[in-house]
Amino acid sequence: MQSDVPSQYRDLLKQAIREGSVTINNERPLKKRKKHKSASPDIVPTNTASKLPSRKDFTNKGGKIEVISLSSGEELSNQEGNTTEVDSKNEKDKISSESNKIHSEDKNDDYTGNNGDDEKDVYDEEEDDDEEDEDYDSDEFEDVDLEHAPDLPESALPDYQSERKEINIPLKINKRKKKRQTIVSRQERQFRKQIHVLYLFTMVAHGVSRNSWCSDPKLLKEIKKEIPNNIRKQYLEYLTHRKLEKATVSSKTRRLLDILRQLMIYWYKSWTINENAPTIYKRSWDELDAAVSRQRMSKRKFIKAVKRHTGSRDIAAQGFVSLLRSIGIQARLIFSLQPPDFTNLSQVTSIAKKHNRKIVKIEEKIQRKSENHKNKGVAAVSQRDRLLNNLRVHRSAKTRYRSADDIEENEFEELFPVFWCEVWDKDAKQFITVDPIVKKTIEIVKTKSVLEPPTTSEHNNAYYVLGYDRLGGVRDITRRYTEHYNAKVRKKRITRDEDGNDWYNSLLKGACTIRRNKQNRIDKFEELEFEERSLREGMPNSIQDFKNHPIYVLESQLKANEVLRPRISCGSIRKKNKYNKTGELVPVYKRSNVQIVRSAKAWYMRGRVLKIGERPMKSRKKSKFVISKDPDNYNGSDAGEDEDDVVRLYAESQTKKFVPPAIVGGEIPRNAFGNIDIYRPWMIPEGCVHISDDRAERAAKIMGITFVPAAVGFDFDGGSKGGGSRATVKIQGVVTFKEYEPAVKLICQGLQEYDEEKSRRRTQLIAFRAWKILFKKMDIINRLNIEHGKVSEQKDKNKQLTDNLDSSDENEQGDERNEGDEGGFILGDAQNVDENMYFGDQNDDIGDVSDSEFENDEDEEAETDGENTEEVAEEPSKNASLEKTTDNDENIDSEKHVTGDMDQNSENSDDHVPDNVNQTQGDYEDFMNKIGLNSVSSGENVEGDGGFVIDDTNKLNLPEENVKLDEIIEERDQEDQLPRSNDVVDNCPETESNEKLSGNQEADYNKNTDGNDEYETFMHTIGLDKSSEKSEDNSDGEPISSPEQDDKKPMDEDDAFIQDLSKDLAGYTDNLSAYTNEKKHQKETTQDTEELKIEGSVGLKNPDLAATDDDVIYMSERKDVSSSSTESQNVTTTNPQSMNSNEKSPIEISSDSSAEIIDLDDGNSGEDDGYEFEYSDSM
DNA sequence: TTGACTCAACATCCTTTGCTACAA
DNA sequence: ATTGTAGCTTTGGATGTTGAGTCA
Repeated sequence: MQSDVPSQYRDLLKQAIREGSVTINNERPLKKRKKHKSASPDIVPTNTASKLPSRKDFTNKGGKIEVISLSSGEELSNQEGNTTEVDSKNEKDKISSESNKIHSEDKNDDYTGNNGDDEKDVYDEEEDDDEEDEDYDSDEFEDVDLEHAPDLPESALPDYQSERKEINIPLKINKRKKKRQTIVSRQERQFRKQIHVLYLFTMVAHGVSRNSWCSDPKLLKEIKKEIPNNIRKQYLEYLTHRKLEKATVSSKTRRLLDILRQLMIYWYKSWTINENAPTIYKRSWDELDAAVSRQRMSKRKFIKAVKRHTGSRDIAAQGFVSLLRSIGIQARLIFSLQPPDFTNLSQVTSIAKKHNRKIVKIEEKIQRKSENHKNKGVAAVSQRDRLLNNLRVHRSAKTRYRSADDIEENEFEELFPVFWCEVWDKDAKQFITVDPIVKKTIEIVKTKSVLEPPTTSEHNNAYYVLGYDRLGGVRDITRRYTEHYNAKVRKKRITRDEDGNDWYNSLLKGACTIRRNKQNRIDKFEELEFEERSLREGMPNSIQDFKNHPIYVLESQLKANEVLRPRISCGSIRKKNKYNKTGELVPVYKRSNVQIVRSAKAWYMRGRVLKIGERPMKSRKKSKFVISKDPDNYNGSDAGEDEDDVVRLYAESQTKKFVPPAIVGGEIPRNAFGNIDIYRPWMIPEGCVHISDDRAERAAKIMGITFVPAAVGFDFDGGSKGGGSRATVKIQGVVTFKEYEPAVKLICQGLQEYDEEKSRRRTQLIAFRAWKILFKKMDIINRLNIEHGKVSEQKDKNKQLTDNLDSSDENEQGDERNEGDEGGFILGDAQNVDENMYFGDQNDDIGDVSDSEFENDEDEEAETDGENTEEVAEEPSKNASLEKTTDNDENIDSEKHVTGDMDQNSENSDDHVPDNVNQTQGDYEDFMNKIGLNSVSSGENVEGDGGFVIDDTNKLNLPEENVKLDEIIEERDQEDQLPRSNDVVDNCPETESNEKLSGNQEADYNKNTDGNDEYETFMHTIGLDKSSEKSEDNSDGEPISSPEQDDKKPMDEDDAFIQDLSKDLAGYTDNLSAYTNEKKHQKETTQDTEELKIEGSVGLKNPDLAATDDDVIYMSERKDVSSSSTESQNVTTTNPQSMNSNEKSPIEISSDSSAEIIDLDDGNSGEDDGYEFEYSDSM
């Protein structure tokens, strides 16, 4: 809303700027100048002239340095070997690769070798040079160690310029740039987080199972038996004491503590701790890489161990819980999860770091003594060693479990428990902590627990402490065992962000037993305790701990969009300043006083506007991009640090909810872009409704009602990012008057159904086409076999073919192994293969040919005869192939070519000449029978798969036919080979349907250019037809009124749809009927397209004709053939023109089956030619 | 030893309504 | 002639987080 008034002027300004007030452009060349400057070497100070060429060389040659070897002064002496090596390679012109290699090493490994360093430094500096101003340049060039300049006289320069041999440019190693890659990659971070989470998950589960083991009744019984009598006695006394009314709480507690102490002593004295047994501890990231032999602990083993009082510390602690539970004390098993630290992003483990620090220090001392002036080189080398050392350290750490000895000896790390125990003191309403094994303590935690390991501890952190109670409740009790939960621990937990928190909570909830999902009284006490602890934690001790602290905040750590209001400090902290020991006092504020501020625009995006008269709480500079982009700003864009360069920020309290303007005169308010901003629901004007359906706009247009597209947000499609990356508005649905809502929704629904149907049909048709092609191919194969016999060489290929066309083989052999695939194209196939074939790759031969075929057919029909040949010419490959077919009498060859263009599969298919002609023919027949002879309810199959599946049901339908198949084939072969193809044609209801169509319904069919027709006709063609059934039987079930309508059934659907709509929307029927009329009209005017050429070839009866020029005609003009076999011969004799003239005859139309397929193509390519556009046009 | 500080190297957030040429 | 759309460009800048190193 910033732009309330100026928005109108903005365009004017833009225009003005565009048209010629060039001043702005002139005034803002800053960026360009920079680039220009960097490109031109002239500006560089003469001082560095010697260096400049080298840079140019670098940049120009893209790192292919031919003559330069870079090394610092020290390394000149240190690494002569390297340079000489480089030299020798120079001569072989391999230097470029070498240098590349160095770079890659430099990047990939953490190799900090000197060469790499130096080179990188050079590059970095150059980049800096390019980007930075001259000031910075000079800074950078100060890094060049000019002390060494004399060592390398300027004579080096001419050498270089003549492109000879070697230049050594001494550079001081820039210390700053030596540290790099200390943080792991993003991928590794994610990995670590995932592992962390996974660890938590498994550890929680581990706790659950151990907790349940601890409660095992048998175990408890056994343990109970062994408890010394004196303790029993004492415990009984305690129980009786508890019941005394006069007994004070403290006395009860004291007695309980006493018993616990006795039990603890008894336990740890009776327990033999196996120090080598595996225990849980926090692993470093390197340790996790190692494969660890699985340690299995079964319940039985566990119970055994507890009974024997031998095992690891962890089991001892768990056993203690059992002990307590055995005598009826409410004891919790406490488990401090030890997942690896996901906030640790360093590449080197801390152990290794420590280790190496020592080594490095020692080494450095030694080195310093020996060679003073080579400190840097040594440092670099030692760093390399450091890595190696790390590896060594890791490896040793990986190989076995850590034992207590390890920790104590190697790490000097104090042991802290991972498992311990808590007892609920019913009287004092508090938990008593008992660690019977490691610390051997009993405590009631007040401020700091003895069990909390120090933050420096490498292998034990109390970041997730869970309590598992008797009843299977799992509670996070970390707070009790961490002194600085808010300040330190919080940041180490996965719960530090919201997602993680949700996840963690659901994890714990899932770990709880159902009965413990609800809070009980103890939980409430505990909760109170934790709240109190949180308050008592107080302010952090150090500045850094204030970061992201949930309660306190320092002003210096406020984020950019945060502001303190009211500014009342709640205390202060003394910085530990290195400069003056006392340090300064810094005021501390409560985080609750922090308010988030946003710009007015940002508030508007959240559905809020500024209250009148509010003054900004904060302001921030506009980013340069915004400044330069904003035409309003052109005046002060350069130097002006006016208020215009500043974004004023306001707190939420300064804003109020946006109230949409009232509707005046039936007009819904629009913004400057003709939309309405609906960023929040309350931004919808009174009396209006936001229909967020994507089709709402279409629907509203159809209805002709008043509506405004709703802008609900913005997309920042990356593309060219930068400042204001291209933000495009997100339009979602429309805003219209409330009374239209049901109507619009209804139409939306209708449109959706229509769309779905359309896409479904499209999918089906794709599949059908694939099938059709398949049939044609098979037909061709068959015909070739019949006409020309088998070609034995191509047996194998044929086999491949038959494999590819799996249905044939499988069917004949009765193989039903591939149940799922049997019958061929399922949806996926159809889409993958066939879509490519028909709509996809132009590179694809198949696609080309088939596309062209369809197109040609269409075009031929629609256009004049002469174009026929032209179109053939358009398709070079096909043209060639066709010519070949015409030229060659060798049909096999020609067919090869043709089909070779068509398809890979078809290559196989074409080449085939089977030994097993019978088999193939059998397959073929079988297949055709199944498809053509069966009145498979295609619709059902098709709906599911987008293609029909020849499934078991089919077979079940035709067992006898299958049995007789061979016989049939033989018979047919004997009778006549040709009729087989006729049979196929005959079997296809195509002819029937054609006839019918040619009779009554041709006109109707002409109207229909939709996929529907194609669909129907194709069904006819294949014989799977719904439509054929319908056309024959429609009188039966179809409620459709007139036979005409029956025939143009697809149209009926449309009509029905529209009529439905119009019923519901009485007010808008006019529009709809107008639409329907228009559509019908269009359909009448549209011409049907033709059929597959391949089909034409299939239809050929006369083998002699197949190879002649006429074949071409057939190939391109198949309808006549298909319409009637006799006519086909005539057609072959006629010339193309006559044929084309025929095309407009009813007969042509009758051959729609193919035409529909072409139509389909049409429908697909211009898929949108359907409703929406027509609607929109009509509107 | 600790914490404040700086630096480097990323990561992440904020941004919040195009233009032109060409094809259909 | 109008309308729809592909392709363009070339890479933002401030802020936040982390680890290493230094210093007192």
